[in-house]
Amino acid sequence: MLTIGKLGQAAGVKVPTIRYYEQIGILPEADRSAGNQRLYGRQTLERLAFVRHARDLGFSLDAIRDLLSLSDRPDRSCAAADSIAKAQLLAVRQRLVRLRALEAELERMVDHCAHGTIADCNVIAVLGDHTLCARDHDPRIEHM
Amino acid sequence: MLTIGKLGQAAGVKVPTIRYYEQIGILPEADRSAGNQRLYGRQTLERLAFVRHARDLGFSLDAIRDLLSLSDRPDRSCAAADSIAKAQLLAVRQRLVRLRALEAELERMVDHCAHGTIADCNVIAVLGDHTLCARDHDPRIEHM
DNA sequence: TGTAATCTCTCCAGTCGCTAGAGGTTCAAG
DNA sequence: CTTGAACCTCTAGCGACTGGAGAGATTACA
Repeated sequence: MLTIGKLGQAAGVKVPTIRYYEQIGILPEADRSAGNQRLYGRQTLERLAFVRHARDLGFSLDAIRDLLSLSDRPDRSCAAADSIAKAQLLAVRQRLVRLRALEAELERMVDHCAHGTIADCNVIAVLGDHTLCARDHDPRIEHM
Repeated sequence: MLTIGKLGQAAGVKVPTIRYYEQIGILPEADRSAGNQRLYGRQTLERLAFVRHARDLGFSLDAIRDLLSLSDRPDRSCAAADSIAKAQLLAVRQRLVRLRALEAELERMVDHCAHGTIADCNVIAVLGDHTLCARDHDPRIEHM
């Protein structure tokens, strides 16, 4: 049996995060030792590794919840899992398109900087006037 | 003079967001009408458009605060503005590298799906076992 | 002038996925 | 037996908004 610290180390997840996952129902309530400390078996380690990996691939915890409940039903069709993954791939691709546009615009801003004063600074000028932009990076906000 | 709604429309920013920007000091406290409603002039519209554009390019509000205070001092050197923009470009590039790796991995997951049952679903299998991954998408979490 | 529709006001709570801190308990090593 | 690390619960905070309640202001039209 693993304590929460060992589990965290084994799965590459911080201790408070594990407790958080339990709280929001991503992990089941853990067994407890005589002194009320959480104890985990191999199953939970596998589940946590799954969660970790899915998070690394950018899946939301909501999507992961769905994926987990699917993985508990091995006989069902995998169409649902497939479509969650496809949606994620689509989201990643959309972000890529957008980030590439940002990269181009920022590059242009920085490359045209003459290293003079603010008054003739291209960075400030472009920010102040969208029409100075080369291409139309779309006006949705990028969460960084 | 513009009401908050007109200002929002003109700058492409939602009304509560404008009030939020005032609250955290990105925008100055607005003048008020006799009936206590906010009124804005051209200057604030320009400032808000600047903020909006910088947000579109992924700058944090903290960075924008710095950029705004720089743009208020036209005689100073633009080195600081330049370095904020360069840092942003670097951040965007790092995210691009990471997102491209995610894209590749998700593509592989989805393409190998045989559309059978969960038991032999590649999506679920890969998520459950990182060693099935082709390349080493790095284990930092992507905030989407 | 009346009234109805639309805006605007303040304040508070919620989003996502954690992260950090306070203040206390349990456990393993020496 | 003592020290110190790891654990416990609970609460609040991050960024950048977003949404709702309930009340007041303004505008359009009859």
